[in-house]
Amino acid sequence: MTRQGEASIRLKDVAKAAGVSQGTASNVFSKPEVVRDEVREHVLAVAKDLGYAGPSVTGRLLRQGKVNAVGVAAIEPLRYFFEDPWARHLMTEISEICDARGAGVALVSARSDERLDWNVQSALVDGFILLCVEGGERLVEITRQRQLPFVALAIGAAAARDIPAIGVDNITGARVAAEHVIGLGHRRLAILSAMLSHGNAGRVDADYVRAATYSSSRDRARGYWQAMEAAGIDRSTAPVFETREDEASTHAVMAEMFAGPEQPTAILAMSDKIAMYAVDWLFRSGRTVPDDVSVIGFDGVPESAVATPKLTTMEQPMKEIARRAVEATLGGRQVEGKQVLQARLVVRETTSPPKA
Amino acid sequence: MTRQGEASIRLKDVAKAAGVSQGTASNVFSKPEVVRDEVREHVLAVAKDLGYAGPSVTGRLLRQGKVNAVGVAAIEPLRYFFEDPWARHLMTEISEICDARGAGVALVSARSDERLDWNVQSALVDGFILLCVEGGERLVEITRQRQLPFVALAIGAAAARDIPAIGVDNITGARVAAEHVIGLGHRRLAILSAMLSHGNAGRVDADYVRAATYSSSRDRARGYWQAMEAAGIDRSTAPVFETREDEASTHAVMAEMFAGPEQPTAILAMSDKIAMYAVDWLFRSGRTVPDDVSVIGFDGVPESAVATPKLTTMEQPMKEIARRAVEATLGGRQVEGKQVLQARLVVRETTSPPKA
DNA sequence: CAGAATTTTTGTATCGGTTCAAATTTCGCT
DNA sequence: AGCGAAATTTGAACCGATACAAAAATTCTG
Repeated sequence: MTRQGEASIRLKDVAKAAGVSQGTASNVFSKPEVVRDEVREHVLAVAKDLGYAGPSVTGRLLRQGKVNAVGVAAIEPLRYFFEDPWARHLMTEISEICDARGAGVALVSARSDERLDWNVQSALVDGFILLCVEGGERLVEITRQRQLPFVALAIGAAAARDIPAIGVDNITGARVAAEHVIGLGHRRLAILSAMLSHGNAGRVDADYVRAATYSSSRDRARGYWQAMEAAGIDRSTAPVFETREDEASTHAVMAEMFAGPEQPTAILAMSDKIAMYAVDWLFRSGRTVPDDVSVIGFDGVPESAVATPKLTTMEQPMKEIARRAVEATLGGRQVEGKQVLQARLVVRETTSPPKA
Repeated sequence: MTRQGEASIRLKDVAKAAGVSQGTASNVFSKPEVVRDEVREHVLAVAKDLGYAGPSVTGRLLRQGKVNAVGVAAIEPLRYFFEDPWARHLMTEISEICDARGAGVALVSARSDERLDWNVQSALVDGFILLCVEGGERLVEITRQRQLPFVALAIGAAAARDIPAIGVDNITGARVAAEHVIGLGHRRLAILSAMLSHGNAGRVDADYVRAATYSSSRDRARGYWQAMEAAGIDRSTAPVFETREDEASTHAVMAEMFAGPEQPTAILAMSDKIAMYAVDWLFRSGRTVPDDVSVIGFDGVPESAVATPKLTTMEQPMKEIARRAVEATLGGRQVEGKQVLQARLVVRETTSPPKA
């Protein structure tokens, strides 16, 4: 038959039609082993005949309380999760882990301020993983109100406040990156920066960097400078160029970088994304990488390994970050304070000793 | 204060503490405009003081019934959504639309058969968008049982059965692609195929293609052949090479393709992904694209527009597909039968007249 | 075969809100 | 002050399941 009437069928209806109590009917679906085979089959048959869609998730949920899903929220439109290489890399690892635990992944957008509240408050998840917390105090605040476990990723300033967070050591990572190119013999460096404050692009000075809103960018700059200082290179000889982390602004800034007489032989890029835009620009401008200019990125996104040439970069331990983040949100063990992991230097094809 | 006792605070507790009825307390949160300012503020204050986390989503849900989220399911591990270019493109558009409607996106994995049931049955969504339905009869079956609106994408064989589906016209699309290169003067073509049956890679014959499991691949081959026939080219002169849609098998198959004496001057690739692997292989083998060999892809993924050289391809109307899919699952208007859209030829840099 | 032990089944409380008709209060006017 | 209309508030029903203690049925022991 498999007919359904106007109103949708409830467990209660099935129980009544099968002549058993609602408790038994419930067991047929959620603990089949506890009910007698004969009865189970009968109830199942009746259910099918009635067109019962199975226990409503909501009803079950209400009683049990566990959704078995993590929410991932970013102060970005949802498409960010699929477009940005870093986010994508992270999401790949997060979903891999959730998959293994049989948990779901829900994407929550925190794009507009008005909807942010609602989206976070109404997301059906057991906990949150927050991205891009720089400038996202509001997101953290609202998430905290929800009183579910959460953990912030890609933090920086979060360190000071008591926000559970997992991130990489940007200062050390950047230092190692700079040490690598300096070790190859480079002396004329340039820093290609991710966003420092809002929406600017172009050459900036040290004071501006120190006053940056985005602490991860600031920390990376700091790391680069530390390595230069240790090698006796005057940091003022290494100009800092801020990008908006898109192709247009990066290319514009590259043109600026190579317009003057003092051109760098190595570029320290704060993300693989802009590093790859830079390599692209260099290639189009007739320069070869790494022969004319070396480039080192940061993040270790999958694309960096398949690009042509393959990008030398500082690889973030994404698997580990994802594992801990999911564990913290689903496993109940809330992260205490800030956990800092180290990035790893991966030497590939975009760095070599300078020509001269 | 903001203390919370052992048990978590419920709306009822807040109401009692504030000395109002539960109904009023509920209104304070869900229909603030209906309650007197004075009362509202008082209740809010009490709630804050008690550390109330706001109305539980589950409770609300149970009464209202709408989750306001779409579930996207594929017979693939969850990481597929972030790794495969086509899936990523689709997800980008889907999330864009959901974002605009203020809806959430839940990823549900249908990786293993055992968990598939559970994942689909327990996903908290208002409807499903199904990917990769080829060979996914089971997924469709289980989704149907859930009795929520759903729509299948990237179908093919689905057409015959009464599954609501949205897809592109693979035959026509492929025909247009082949007509393009034939129109440029190419006569020696080769077909680089996506999966036809399970897990094989290498040259295959026409009978094998006709018996393919994956109907979208079969249809594309059919389209290519139609164009050849119309142009008076014997289809048997165009070998078909099946790949596993990964880099390794595509490169292996390319080596096979260019091993003999009769080498093609144009390659008809069934997806941008393998087309780009092919271009990559050609480049590494010392050939230039499109001067030595032309390549045309299929799908129109974002990467195809930024690759070097930019890929000529058949672009699927992803925005429209996503719009309709979301509309069908959230908007209540269930898709009737199969909706077929047309792919659009986008000529870029990988096709040109043959050298000779 | 009585009585104990075990397996099934039942009935009802509970999860945490929203809804809506009815009751109450407040307000505007004469 | 008196009265009807409008604005608020109340209280109980309800959403759809699961949990659990108690009751009933069945099986096992000596």
